[in-house]
Amino acid sequence: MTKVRDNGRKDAILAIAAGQFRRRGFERTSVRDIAEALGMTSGSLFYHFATKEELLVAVMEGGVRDIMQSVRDGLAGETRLPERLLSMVRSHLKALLGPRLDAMTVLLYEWRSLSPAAQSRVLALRDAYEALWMEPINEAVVLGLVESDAVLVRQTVLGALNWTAQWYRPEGRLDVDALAQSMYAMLFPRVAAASGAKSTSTLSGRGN
Amino acid sequence: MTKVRDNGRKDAILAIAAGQFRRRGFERTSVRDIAEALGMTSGSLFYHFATKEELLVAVMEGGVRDIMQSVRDGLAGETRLPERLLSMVRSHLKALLGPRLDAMTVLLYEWRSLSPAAQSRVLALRDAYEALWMEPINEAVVLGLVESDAVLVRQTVLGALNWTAQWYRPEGRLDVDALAQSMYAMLFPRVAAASGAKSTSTLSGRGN
DNA sequence: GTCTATATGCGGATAGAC
DNA sequence: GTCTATCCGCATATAGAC
Repeated sequence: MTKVRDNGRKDAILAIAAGQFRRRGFERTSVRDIAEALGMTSGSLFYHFATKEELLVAVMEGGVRDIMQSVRDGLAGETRLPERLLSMVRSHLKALLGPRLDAMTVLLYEWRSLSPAAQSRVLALRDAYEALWMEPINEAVVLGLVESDAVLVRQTVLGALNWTAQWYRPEGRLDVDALAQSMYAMLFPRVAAASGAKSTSTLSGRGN
Repeated sequence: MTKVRDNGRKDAILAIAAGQFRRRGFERTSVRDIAEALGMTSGSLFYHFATKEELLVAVMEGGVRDIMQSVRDGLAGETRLPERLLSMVRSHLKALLGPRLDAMTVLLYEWRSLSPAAQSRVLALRDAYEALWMEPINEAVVLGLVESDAVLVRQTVLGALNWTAQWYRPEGRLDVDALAQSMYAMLFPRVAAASGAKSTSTLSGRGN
């Protein structure tokens, strides 16, 4: 069964476009390139999307929608803080490095190609996603398990996670689950330790 | 002390180009834009640089040279591991977010605009810089103060640091020194704890 | 070293037939 | 929905005068 909203042609166009935008960048990709990869001519593309920018925006909006969905789904049923944070790290990495890699990478690295108007719309969506992280991080702050500056924690965590798109190779030794586990342990060491599991270390120094 | 190599005109071109490449991206910036900002015409630019790509490569090579210099200078005289790691974090952030912001951001985010040949040359330089981090991180691994996978630690740390270019605003509440201190404490908590020094949260009244 | 003028090609986008 | 044909502007890069 296909998804409810199966726009067929449009989705196929978006998938191809996302791949090309990621690999070659937005402005180095011509609409002729995309059309050719789809077996059509550039004139036909403009029947589906009025402008090239509209195509980029659609790719990005799909990316945000997917990662929010992924993180929310993973969170369902998790109530304890350590599991929730681990789940978010895992869902984020799976969305970023899995089948959605193209759209997610475009979202993260091509937003400067947008006109100012489109930029604020897309950045607003990104902000909404990032806001999902504030609740558990704030909880960790209250519990004294991370630095007191919750926003800085979020930027640091998301920076480390998002950067994986620049170096992670699926053929490598680490699969995404193992990567998620390791990065979680690095980025939230005191939360992981508090969960009772033996984390990387002894509870060093003062418990804080 | 002014630099020995003051090519004057060429340096001025590179500075302008770096700024435009950062703000508007490589392909959205035309050589006419750059020339106009310098008070010349596009024909004149090609007297100094044979191609637009040559300009990009020169900006990037300058960026790597500067950050390597900055990190090496900061390291001079530091012998203990905590001070060395803190120094590297600070130097990296200062190079990235300070007066070299333009070239550094271009280096990090515009390398896909390079031809394959130029790409491998520039990425080789980046690798050389990243290799600087392996020695202290390996030492921390041996001491059991970070995760055992030194490469993953490096990618995580550099990812978090490099991402600051996407969100840090100098007008904000945090200056670069304070940011460095906080990120160091987050990314190397057990090294920081082992140093016996103050942890970030409690001592805030100071610097500013 | 900088200018003017220009070659040359590719880009996004449109019109209208089928 | 897709095609062909085309408009038109802008981009890199060059030639040659000053």
